[in-house]
Amino acid sequence: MKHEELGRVYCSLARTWSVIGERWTMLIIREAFRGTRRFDEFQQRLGVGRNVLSNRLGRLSDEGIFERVRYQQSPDRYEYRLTQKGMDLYPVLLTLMRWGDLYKVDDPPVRLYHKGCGELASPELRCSHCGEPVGFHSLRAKYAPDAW
Amino acid sequence: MKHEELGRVYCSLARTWSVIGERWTMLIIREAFRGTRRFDEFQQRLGVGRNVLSNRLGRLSDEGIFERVRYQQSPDRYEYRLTQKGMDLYPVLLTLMRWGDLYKVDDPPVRLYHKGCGELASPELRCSHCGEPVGFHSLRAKYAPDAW
DNA sequence: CAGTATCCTCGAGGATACTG
DNA sequence: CAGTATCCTCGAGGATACTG
Repeated sequence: MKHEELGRVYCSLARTWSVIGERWTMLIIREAFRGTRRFDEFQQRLGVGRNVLSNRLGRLSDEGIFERVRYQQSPDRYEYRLTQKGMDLYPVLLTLMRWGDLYKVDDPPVRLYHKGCGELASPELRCSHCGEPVGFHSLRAKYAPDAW
Repeated sequence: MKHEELGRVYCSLARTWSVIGERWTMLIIREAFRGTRRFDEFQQRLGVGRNVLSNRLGRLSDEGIFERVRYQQSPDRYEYRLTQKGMDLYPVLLTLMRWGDLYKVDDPPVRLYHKGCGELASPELRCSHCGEPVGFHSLRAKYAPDAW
């Protein structure tokens, strides 16, 4: 199965993967959350090839994850801003980061503070209905008959 | 930067990505959560090449995400079970799935019910300290000086 | 069954020069 | 600056035969 074909399978995970599952994509999105918006900034901070970056920014814009916004005229210059759809990848970024915090580093390179309560935040998944923490063992998965 | 080098950068996301950021890895892990444990089951359900599967299962076992458990003697046969470290990838899987539910499919192929309250669960990230939902806008990130 | 071995293809990614 | 174009490398992945 080719990378692109993942997007046509009836599985939400596989389809998401077809969008963000290449080496640089998630790192580019991470940079965007950090505030990076312009081509050369992305290029320098990540050290990614210009052709690859160009391709990814284009594809992510087509996908609706980035919006190209003109910030200057003649010559026209554009910057890349996360859309709501892009912002909605934040939970993915966060859970990836937290697993790494737990298993891949000694000290977390990034600490998150919850503006609401002021505390060091350890975001965790909870049931939106009852508010209890949820994990694999507390959830029952029901597959559609034609799920992949 | 090569894929493997991502694991040496001081960034939890990049290091996590160096473990699970290849095309098949996350899908193999997803299958494992679904209950799949044996080589040929993985191979048939995913349609992944045997050599690739062999390589991934080996690497994920070395990494401590799978544990090889002998289930038969002469000839010895092993199956692959998620360890706690592997189970801890569930939040990643779940957030990837939910983004896909939201943007990439009409009907979610998998529905999750919370055993605790019985309701259809929409897991969301909340502050483990105060229990409030958290997102990009309600968190303040503090980077270590040598963070990538 | 659960792999290993072999051979092949293709595309992701790197390096670099060039352009408006 | 923000890209595009070109050329190259390398490795991920596919197909398939083989083994204990």
